Amino acid sequence: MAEQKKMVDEITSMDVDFAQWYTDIVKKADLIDYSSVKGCMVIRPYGYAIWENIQKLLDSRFKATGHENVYMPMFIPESLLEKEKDHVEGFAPEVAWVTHGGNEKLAERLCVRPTSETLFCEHYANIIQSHRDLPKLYNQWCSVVRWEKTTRPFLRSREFLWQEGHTAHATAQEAIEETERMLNVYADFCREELCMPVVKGRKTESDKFAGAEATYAIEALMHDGKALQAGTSHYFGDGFAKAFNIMFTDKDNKQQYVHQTSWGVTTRLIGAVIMSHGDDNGLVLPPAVAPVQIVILPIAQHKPGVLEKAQELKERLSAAGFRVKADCSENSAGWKFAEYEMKGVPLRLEVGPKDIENGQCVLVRRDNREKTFVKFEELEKVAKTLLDELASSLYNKALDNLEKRTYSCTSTDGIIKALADNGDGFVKTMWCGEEACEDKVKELTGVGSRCIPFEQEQLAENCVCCGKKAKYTLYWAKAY
RNA sequence: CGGGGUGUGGCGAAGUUUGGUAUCGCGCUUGGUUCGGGACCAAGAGGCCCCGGGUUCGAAUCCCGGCACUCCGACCA
Repeated sequence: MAEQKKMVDEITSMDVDFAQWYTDIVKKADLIDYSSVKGCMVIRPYGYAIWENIQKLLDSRFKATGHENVYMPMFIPESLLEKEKDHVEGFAPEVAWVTHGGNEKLAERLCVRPTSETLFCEHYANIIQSHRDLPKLYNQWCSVVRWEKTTRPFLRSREFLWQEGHTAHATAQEAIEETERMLNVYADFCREELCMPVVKGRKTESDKFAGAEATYAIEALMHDGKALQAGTSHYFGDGFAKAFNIMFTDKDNKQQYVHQTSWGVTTRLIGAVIMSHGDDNGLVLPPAVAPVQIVILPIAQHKPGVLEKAQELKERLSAAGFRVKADCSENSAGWKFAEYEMKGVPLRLEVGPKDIENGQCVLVRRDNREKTFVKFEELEKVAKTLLDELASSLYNKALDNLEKRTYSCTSTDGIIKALADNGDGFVKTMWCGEEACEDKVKELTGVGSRCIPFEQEQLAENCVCCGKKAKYTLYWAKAY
């Protein structure tokens, strides 16, 4: 690996202050700007382009699994929100209310959607009559509002962009399969496109979605050893169906309640990418979602033929399907190097007079700064190879971080010691299933339960906390 | 929601203790020389000192109230 010398002194080093490093990156890579409302951010073109790529890739996975996009209203009447008791209790503390239209006070106040279960339920009750109407596999891309107390760009904002899938099925079995299917879609997307390994599992009772029978989640581990929930998928059983009276006539002419699911990912994924792959020089973007995959930098661009060559290479790479940009501005070469490293562009192409003489150019990988001299005729092929190698290298590095920072413990003292010796990370232990132990471990060690992983292991006989017979393997971590 | 820190041209800061003409670096504009790791010279432009009250002959500076950002906790995608 080429020497990783720090060229940009405007970014706080990760090791000095991880939180500040994160904030520096979102600002200096031009991802966001702050607005005058707390917790509401301007997503700038470069940041939004990442989201558009995420949308495109996920949307095609949703379509491939039979889902259709719809759009629901952004306002929910209070009476509608209140129909499902657990649901309203879960969300009430963080909803924003509209009380006036113009100067008139509204007869009933309207909540700005924090999530759209109730709207989908109301609609499903209207349009589902027969088993022939099922399943309903809907998704919507929109923003939602949750009046958070503590906010951070991408990780926790008061308004955020997301997608929410809402499905209705004839049987519990089908709905459970859907819940699992979509969790897997998320996990595959994270692995294959974001180069980010995740732990799949079920949330504990205390941590599950308001109104759900079961909540599943994918948990990723950031570079500082903190966990980030990257996506969730909920199984509702027929609880919402009963609250909203969503019924269909089955083949035997009997009235049945539907079984439902919902699932979502948010712009938080951008935060996850930053904290999984970024380094002290800035962002490092996985090629699949990078707005610019290859940036072409002409060297000594006033010399005859250089700009023309840069333009020619740009056209060739575009034609080959790469997202490519040529920066022919008057900024110095060194400035451009630093700029595009800050922005996480996966590959940099340098082309100067000496290269042109030799019929070649230079490709430099963002993650390790490795240089490859490439004959012009082999450019497309080598660029493809290097992007693929970079992607798998990002994944392997993130996986290595996750594995190195996953500690198996059998006592709360063991947890404290593991974290103190090795730094934050996932802790896996056995657990009796009682909420009291969840709370106590959090109080004693500082880590909270993340999920009951699908891959259960027999690490010990007894609960890490109370010592009673254990039921589950459980992942714990400090979390965002 | 509790505790700390911050708010001064686009960005980063000095000035605030002890009230008295608004400072510096970077960036920006124009012209020229440069360009393989954040180039250089010259000439310019750019400020409700976060907002609202108050004290004062006079407030970036003192007092009261608010807002935002940020960090550390508690709660949550």
